[in-house]
Amino acid sequence: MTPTCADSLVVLDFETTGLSPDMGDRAIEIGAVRLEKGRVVERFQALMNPGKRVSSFIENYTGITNRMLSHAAPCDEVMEQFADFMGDHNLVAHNASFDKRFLDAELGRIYKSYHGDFACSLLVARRLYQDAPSHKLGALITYKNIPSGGGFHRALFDSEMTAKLWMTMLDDISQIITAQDVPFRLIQTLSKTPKRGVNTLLLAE
DNA sequence: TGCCAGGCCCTCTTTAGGGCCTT
Repeated sequence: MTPTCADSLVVLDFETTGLSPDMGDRAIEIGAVRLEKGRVVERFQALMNPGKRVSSFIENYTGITNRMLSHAAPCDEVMEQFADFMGDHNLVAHNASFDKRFLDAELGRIYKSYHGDFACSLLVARRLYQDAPSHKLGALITYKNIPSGGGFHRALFDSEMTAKLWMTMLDDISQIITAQDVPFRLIQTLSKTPKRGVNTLLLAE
């Protein structure tokens, strides 16, 4: 049986025009999957027109071109739809501080917010897989021998891969704490625990 | 044309600096 975490959560990923919404960067694609009892039960993917041209670097990095975005719905419209998809579920992202900044910024533009908790797969992975050569999403997928097919830097693909990594980490944690269910609050505590205290925390569960 | 940020975490640290990670 697949280990579970707090019944249902949403794993999301943004592609953006750059690194900082405070510097005027906008989201150009949102991808997300909803996990329920360890299975993907719903998917969301949409390009969104940021109202500005994206750089050639971003076109090359993501494969999302200005031509593609010219046919896309505006950010506000897409984020309205995504807010309905997301609801009040707990959220997961790889390097969540990045996605949280864009989520807050784009939701703020349509006067919305969310009420779930955010967890970061990068912070959890740094503690669980301290010997991994890198904690980039693609490197962790390779490190854990998770089949991918290789299509990184598109939002839905990256959110699917993050979800697979998340389930793998839950599996590994459940082996350590010998429990079928891994509480979301345990994951959040784990992601804030100093690395050398991780074993103590898990063995105490 | 080229650049921009911010949170986390380690160490040659804590009155700081720099690498990792995200696009």
